[in-house]
Amino acid sequence: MIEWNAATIKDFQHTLLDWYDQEGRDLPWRHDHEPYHVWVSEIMLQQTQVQTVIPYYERFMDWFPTVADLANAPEARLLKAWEGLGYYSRVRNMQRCAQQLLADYDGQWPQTAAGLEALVGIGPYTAGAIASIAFNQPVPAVDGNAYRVFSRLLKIDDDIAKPQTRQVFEQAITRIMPHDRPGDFNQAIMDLGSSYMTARQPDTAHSPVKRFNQAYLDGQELAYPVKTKKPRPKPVAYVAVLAQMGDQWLMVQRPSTGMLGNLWTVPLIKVDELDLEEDASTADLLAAVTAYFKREYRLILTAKMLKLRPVTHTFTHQKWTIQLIGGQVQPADLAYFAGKGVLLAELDQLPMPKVQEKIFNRANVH
DNA sequence: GAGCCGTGGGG
DNA sequence: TCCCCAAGGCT
Repeated sequence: MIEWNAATIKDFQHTLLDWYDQEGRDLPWRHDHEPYHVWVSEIMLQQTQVQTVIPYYERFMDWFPTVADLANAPEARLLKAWEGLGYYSRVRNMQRCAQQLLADYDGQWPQTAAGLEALVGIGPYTAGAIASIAFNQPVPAVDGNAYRVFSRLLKIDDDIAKPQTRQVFEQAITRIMPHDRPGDFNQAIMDLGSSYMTARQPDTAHSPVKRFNQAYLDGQELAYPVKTKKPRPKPVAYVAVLAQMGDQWLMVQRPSTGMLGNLWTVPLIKVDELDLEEDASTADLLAAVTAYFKREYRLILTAKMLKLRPVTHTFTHQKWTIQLIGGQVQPADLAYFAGKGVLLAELDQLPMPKVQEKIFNRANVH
């Protein structure tokens, strides 16, 4: 068994940081330690891979170079910058945080993890990352990489799906991390976790820290980390109504709470909410959709079933199957309609989720 | 504490 | 097709 005494810890720190100095990745947000840059990158990287984030980060810095630019941006522009990244509340919380910084903090970032965690959208991981990288505070940044790396090194078998496990890792990492280069240490762990110490196919034989990896030395690497699995996505049936009013498409904005908050789609109706009988026919479905339009929007819809394969889209815990309906509405007063008519050429100005892109593609709307 | 909240990639 | 994973936070 590896004994993590003071000498081992020093050895590990130097081995890891020497490797990081040689092999650490050159990423756009590592060009300086500006808290704004660190913050934006960390929020984007939540549950999202580096290669996905890079182009989004570059464009975001182009559009919103400072905290003030972000605080004052129109929300549609903000969501457009985030379109396709997912977890859209992240960017709305970022704007709230930016406004909070300007209003209540005189534009000055708190420099401690506890102070940062008080801000909207910044949890324990992101607070640790910003505090260590931007402000040189010796605090851990416990993300999926840190869980994986240290569970293997130290053979910690607490379930990382449980919130209470975080403190076990925070204590262990706090004891091991150096006080002179905490930000580099935390980032080195992330680079390690995404290269040699991946979840599925680790290459520990070539890892710079393999001699510190107790799970590897015991041939039990793939048993770590211990994590209970999540339930499968629940199937949900929808109809999407591709309705034209003259040369405009009817688009609705989703509510600010819940899935895909404030993004735009064609009217999406949960089939459950149409109160259909079990043996309902296609005609029954179309009649129910027409009634829905009249009731909810005060619009007269002429609907027809589109002979297209349903669109399927899987979210973290819902799997949508979406039957497509085409139709036209009579030119009308849209006062009761929770959306607007949009010309085809203007559609790309609305922030839309991926599922909407799939719907338009299936219906050949371009 | 458990459920909610997106998307892309790999096996 | 399905499952799991990827720099989590909020309620």
